[in-house]
Amino acid sequence: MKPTVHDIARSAGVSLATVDRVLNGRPGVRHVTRERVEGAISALGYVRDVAAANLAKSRTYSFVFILPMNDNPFMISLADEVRGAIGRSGAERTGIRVVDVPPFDPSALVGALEAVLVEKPAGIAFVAIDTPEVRDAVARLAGAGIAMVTLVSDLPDSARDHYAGIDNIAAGRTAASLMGRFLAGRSGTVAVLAGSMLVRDHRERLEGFSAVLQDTFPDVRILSVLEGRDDPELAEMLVADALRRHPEISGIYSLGAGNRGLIRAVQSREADRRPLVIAHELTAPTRAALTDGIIDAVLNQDAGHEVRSAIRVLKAKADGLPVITAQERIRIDIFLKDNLP
Amino acid sequence: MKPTVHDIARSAGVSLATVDRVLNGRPGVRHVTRERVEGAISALGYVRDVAAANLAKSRTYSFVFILPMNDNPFMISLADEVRGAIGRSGAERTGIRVVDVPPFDPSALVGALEAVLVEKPAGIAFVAIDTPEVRDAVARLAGAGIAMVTLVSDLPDSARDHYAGIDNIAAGRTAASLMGRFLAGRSGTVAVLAGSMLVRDHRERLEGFSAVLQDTFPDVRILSVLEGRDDPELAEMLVADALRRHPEISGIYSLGAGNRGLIRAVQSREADRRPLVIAHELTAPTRAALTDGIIDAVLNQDAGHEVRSAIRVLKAKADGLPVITAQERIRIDIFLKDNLP
DNA sequence: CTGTTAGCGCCTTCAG
DNA sequence: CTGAAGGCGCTAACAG
Repeated sequence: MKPTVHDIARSAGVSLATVDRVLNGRPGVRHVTRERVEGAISALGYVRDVAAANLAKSRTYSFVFILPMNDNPFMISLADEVRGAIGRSGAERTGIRVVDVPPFDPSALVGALEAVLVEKPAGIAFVAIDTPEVRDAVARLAGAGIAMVTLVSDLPDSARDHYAGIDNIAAGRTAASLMGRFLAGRSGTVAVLAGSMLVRDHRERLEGFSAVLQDTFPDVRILSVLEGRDDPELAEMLVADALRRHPEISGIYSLGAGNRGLIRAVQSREADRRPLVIAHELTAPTRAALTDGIIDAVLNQDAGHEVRSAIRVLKAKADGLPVITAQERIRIDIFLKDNLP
Repeated sequence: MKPTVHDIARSAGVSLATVDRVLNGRPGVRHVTRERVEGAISALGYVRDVAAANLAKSRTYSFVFILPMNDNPFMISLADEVRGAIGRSGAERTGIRVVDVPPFDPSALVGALEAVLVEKPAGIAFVAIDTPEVRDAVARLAGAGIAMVTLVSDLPDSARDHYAGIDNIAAGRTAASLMGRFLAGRSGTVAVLAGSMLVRDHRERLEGFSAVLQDTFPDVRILSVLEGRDDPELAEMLVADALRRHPEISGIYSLGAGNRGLIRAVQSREADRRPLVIAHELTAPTRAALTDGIIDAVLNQDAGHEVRSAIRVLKAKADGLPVITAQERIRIDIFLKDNLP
């Protein structure tokens, strides 16, 4: 039989309340008593029943998700997944609130973080923007004991507890490997379409992509990056223009959003003169394009997994519990038309 | 405030015990009373607190994992993951027992299932073998109300509740796509190394692989399948022999285990005459070979995910609860040397 | 500083 | 057929 608080109380010769105080690190226990209790705890191999504890506390984990009001399909699906989690709140003892912020706006993000700090939730998940102000705000929240998880885009060397997102450098490297191998033979020129070089994940993807092309496929040349601001219209213009001016383009790596525009631009060429295309995020348009052969491969991060993982980790961190790291690693999914889910 | 049993008892004008009887479909409630209670339940939108219920029942889910005593790295890692889950049993209210059976042996599997039936666990996870006897045994267990999940290899059209594994046809198709594209240009002959064509997952992979090669890469020829029985020694011999007799082989698809032998055979050729290699399961040997450029791509199923998923699903099925299907879909991971975890 | 007592939401005897 | 009372493992007042 698993030992309970009663067992350790009896074994240590104290009352339940004292055991509880020790277990939860609350003050008001003499040093010797505390040690006696701790002795009993480890002697009996006691592990607290989190479910029972939460029941007694009638605890519900209050979490806030700060999401950019970005209307691209990926961010929409991310928001959908958060809504799904809100729907499961009853069963999961969570109370989740969503705060929208304008995209790519560090001070708005800082403002949102500060505002959330006031209500002292148990945890916050947010899509980070990599600036010193944001880092400072994060430090303040950490000081207030709020668990924090960055979502999709990380904030390294900050006080956040965990990052729920993919390794973007590896993603870029993977894209380059696929590109290089798919081009096999066709020596080529490759165009890169990004959202903005101000965002960390886009920068990292480009970095990984360039590195592998240089090292492993030196015959492939990269054109200067097109910044489409994740805007389909702009992306379409930029890509169409590039294809016109560089007819030798044999591949395009789209490392941000705005893929609808890219797809239109590629589609408007004759079928046998279309470049190889590798894009990010499996959404309705990229899925269709993959099926139709307009896009050759899609790298994806599973928004559902990211959200569920963020919640699991926030819970664990809020309770000071360990996480199953392998379970929380967000994979770089590679989709060809053959392994679409 | 979420409604509790007290609320619905009061609202229906009955006692807690009666509410409980209705909730759990137990007998001893007059029809009218039952309807009154059910009315209150749906009127208040009551949802039962599973954690509290489990606490009251001091329930622990008893599960049995039936695993083949197969000494290949993948099966070993699967067993490791089950052991990991056993380690978390305390926190997860599970009691998991492992039963070993000889591999590829339908009657041994049936025997194990029958033996397990006696102890009436809440659920069973097992690596299926696709024969009528096994199907019959599964039907009997289902009759006894035991939840069942097939692991890694499925048993379609049977009474099992769920399959925790990848879509093997899609995996084969994906392998073919990668093979065809990586070969781009080099018209080629491809060898296939399987474990045994008696196992469903191997058959399905081959089926998907052949289909895509025929449809999309008609210039690529497939040699007759090498059956390595997942044995490294035999696999090495077969592959070495094939390479000797068919110097034109430009690619090898290894869809089973026994990759250590395959790797040795390939490695013993001069570097510039090595075929393209696509294999299954990321294990120590395949990982090393991927890093060294001996293997070009690895398709993988995440054993940890499969085990955790099986447990979540068994719990849900044992309680008659729904599952988050997206969360339980086991992905076909594609690893290149660039996105190794 | 320490102990007693009464729940959290649900289930399970045991009476009636 | 129905209800009252006690308990699962833990926490939270409130007394001492």
